[in-house]
Amino acid sequence: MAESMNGLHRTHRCGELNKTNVGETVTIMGWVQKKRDKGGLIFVDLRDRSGIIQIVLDEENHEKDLLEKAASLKSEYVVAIVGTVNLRGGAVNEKLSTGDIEINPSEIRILSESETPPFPIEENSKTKEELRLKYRFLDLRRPDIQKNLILRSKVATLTREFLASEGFLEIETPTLIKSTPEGARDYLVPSRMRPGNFYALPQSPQLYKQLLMCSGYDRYFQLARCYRDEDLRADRQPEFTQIDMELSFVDQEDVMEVNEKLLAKLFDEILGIKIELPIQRMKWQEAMDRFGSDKPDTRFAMELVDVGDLVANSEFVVFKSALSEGGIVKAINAKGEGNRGRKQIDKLVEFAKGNGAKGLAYIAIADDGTVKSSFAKFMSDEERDALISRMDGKPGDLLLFAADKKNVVWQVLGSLRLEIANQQGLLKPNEFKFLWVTEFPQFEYSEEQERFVAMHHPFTMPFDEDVDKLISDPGAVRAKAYDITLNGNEIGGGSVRIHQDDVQEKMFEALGFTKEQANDQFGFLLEAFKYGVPPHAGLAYGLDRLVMLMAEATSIRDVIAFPKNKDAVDLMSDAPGVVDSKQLDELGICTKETEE
RNA sequence: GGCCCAGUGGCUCAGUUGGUUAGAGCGCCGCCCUGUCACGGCGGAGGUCGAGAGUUCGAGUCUCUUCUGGGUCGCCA
Repeated sequence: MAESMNGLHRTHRCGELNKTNVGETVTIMGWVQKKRDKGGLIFVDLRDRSGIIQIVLDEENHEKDLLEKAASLKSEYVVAIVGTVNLRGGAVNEKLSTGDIEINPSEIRILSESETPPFPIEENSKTKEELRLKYRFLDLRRPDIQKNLILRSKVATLTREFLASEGFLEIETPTLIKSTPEGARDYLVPSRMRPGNFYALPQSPQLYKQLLMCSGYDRYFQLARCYRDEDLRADRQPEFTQIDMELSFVDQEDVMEVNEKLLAKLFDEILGIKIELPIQRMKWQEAMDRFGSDKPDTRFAMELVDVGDLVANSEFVVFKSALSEGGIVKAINAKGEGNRGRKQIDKLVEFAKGNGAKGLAYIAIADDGTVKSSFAKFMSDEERDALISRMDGKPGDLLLFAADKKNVVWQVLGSLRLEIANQQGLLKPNEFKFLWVTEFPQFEYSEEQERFVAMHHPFTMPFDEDVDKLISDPGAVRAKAYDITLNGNEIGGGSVRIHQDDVQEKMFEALGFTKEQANDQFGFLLEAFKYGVPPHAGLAYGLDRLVMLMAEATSIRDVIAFPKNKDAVDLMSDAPGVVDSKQLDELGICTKETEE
């Protein structure tokens, strides 16, 4: 029994009305948030994406038919209201932006009825995410998700405006491209025209944007959808959006400068937050040494301190053997945690083990100065006091020591400092600390592949003075790569690219590519490099992650309209799903059952 | 692939050492109510505790398996 909206035109959104509209006749349309039926007096809250406004009817001023119609309204009915805006006769609602006005309706049309929704449509939902994702179309009605998507839209719009004003061209690149096995797993798309052949969905527009530089489009950007077939996290989705850009005739400084201006504009105009420029910079090595992470959260200290020299001669085998095997011993001082009981410390030890530690040594200093240590019997008081002094240990402090290969120590203490800071409430989402991390290593050694692999990608320019070490000492080569981090999250990364074919050839050689392999995968780029390449550099942001942080959301899913769950399944549409055997035949594809 | 957490009416949760008809708030349904806005009052319906197996005289509660969801390590150039 839905009614037509014929003849009606919406004049305002609910939340757009205010005192200046008093006396006007308006037409509003939206969803019934709540009805409060007092008998002879009925209130209806009408909601759209702008907010909520109250409709009021009573027996003195309204026909019986209209009252009955209002009384029949239920949650989530879609209605059109024609009425006049009045100042509230009764109490003003301070919590509502429209709390001092209300609508006196002359007409109510029920445009659509609704079943009772499976969960309440309200802010700060406590509903399990599983259900919210299954009914995403209802979840998206909630004001906090709407606020996030509106914020996201503003970020996209402002980014376009800003980059256009800086001379960037928005150019789209293909999403059916050639698969390249380097890096993340590709999502593959079978070709019907060439059975047995596959496209890949892009992990990023990397090669295409470099080709655009070769072609003279000297400042390019794109809001590019990207795909990676890897396991998910709270801040990782299989498809995500990059703000991708590339610039010609520039070096690292130019890229950083324009991006600092972009970030400053976004945070100022959207959040009203002034970012102090220039943004702080830190070399990768320093970030690892001090924070155990290449994306340090600098909202708090608790830095890693090397104590290897103090324990080199101790009797504690754990420390000694780690050092003798080329490892390191480092510690953090968890201020104010020294009174933790054994169980509470054990929890931290378990946490450390979960991050790859074999164990975690500690010195706990109680408020009264009593010192407890897990390795007291292996160490003289002098050695212990030297450690406390190095760590600036005061009563009430807990010193945590990790000894292992440096990668393990970084991971263990880096994650431990975040865990403790989180427990102490130091990770304030409304405090924004940016940091550039620079001078990444060009390569990292892959245990799995038993070779060096590119830390960034194979087109990243090495430091000029390191080029001759590409083959002889790849582990020592630094790359002109840079990440922009925010509160311990990598929100973007980029690099100066190689534009000389001899350097590029050396790079492939260092990565163990034969000429044939390089040509097979990247031939079109190498070919392009023969015809005049401008020096170029670029950067790409994870838009979802950036918006997540701006929105102070804890999951990337809260800023994506239709996200997938952690197994890359869309709980609403149930994708991915099996397809018709006819479709597979056409593509020349057989699937095989995998046995358990 | 590993580890951790959760799964009890539509929603969010409680359920003591395993012990008779499994509770609450919200929502829903009915009646009443002229200034509510977390409206109020009275009444009502609704679950066999994710699934399976086991231990036991007896399992929401213990054990195992499994499914679903979340977090995380590996992975993510």
